Amino acid sequence: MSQTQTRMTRQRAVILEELRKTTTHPTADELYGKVRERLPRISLGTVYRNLDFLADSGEIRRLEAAGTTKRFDGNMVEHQHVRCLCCGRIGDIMTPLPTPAVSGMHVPGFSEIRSARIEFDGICDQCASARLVAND
Amino acid sequence: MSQTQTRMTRQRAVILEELRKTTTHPTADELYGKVRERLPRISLGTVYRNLDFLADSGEIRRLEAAGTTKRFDGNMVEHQHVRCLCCGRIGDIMTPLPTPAVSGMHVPGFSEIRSARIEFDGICDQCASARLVAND
DNA sequence: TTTATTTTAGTAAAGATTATTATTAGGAAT
DNA sequence: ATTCCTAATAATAATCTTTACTAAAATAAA
Repeated sequence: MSQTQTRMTRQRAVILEELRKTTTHPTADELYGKVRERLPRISLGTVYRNLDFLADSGEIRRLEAAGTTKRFDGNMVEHQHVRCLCCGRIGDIMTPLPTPAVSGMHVPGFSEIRSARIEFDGICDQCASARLVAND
Repeated sequence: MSQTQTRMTRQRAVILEELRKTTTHPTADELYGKVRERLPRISLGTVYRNLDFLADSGEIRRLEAAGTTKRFDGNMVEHQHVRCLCCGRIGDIMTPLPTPAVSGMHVPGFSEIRSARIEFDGICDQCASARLVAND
């Protein structure tokens, strides 16, 4: 009996609708502008909260890796990166998988595709052992 | 005569040294903490400016895609993304290249590799035509 | 040295996101 | 329909990250 209920509010519905209507991969603030045309009194915090909610419940996607704090790497040897899904920690993959070839690729809206890279997601040791104690 | 000279200052040298010494892919603020152990009077702005300088001159790497504003996507059909190197605009690649397999991968410091994805960099149409006029 | 110019420290400002709190409104149960 | 419980909202403040500004210091060349 103690499972929390979720409510489909007008705000949540409009946010979802407006996001599905566009292909521009908007930021929270850009979407706020769109949604406000229909719900002038909505607040930016509501947009942020619902985008998080919708992404967590699998109805929309967060663009991967975006929005995290900038990180730097002094190692110029070719390698790839894993990001911990839990804490954001970055690990190095020093034996990289082959990079996909982009020559000849054509994407609408883009005049040129320059390069491609593989990014990995995983769970780091620290977060994995923390989970043994406090499991979701 | 009008080419600007660059100076290897103590601050720049220490920032580069400390970044090369670690494999943690630090943020500007984390590196600031490290560098301050040796140069207590350095300012955070100097760290940011030199990280930008070093990345632009190819001595260090900026972690790809990190640090941009969060973006969202309402399209749950499997696809990949291109990011414009110039303006950050995102495009969709609806005929994705095959995703690399991660089963059996082992990375030191990580207990589990969950998934991999391919990300693309390119130049969008708007930026490409802007370049025709104002070329770097 | 003197000079010209880059770089720095310190601080302010801007931008993005999260937290707080009193109020509103979903929707289940009456 | 009405009542009631609690999730969700609006409004705002606070935090975190990054960039901009400026007078002073440092670097390299003349």
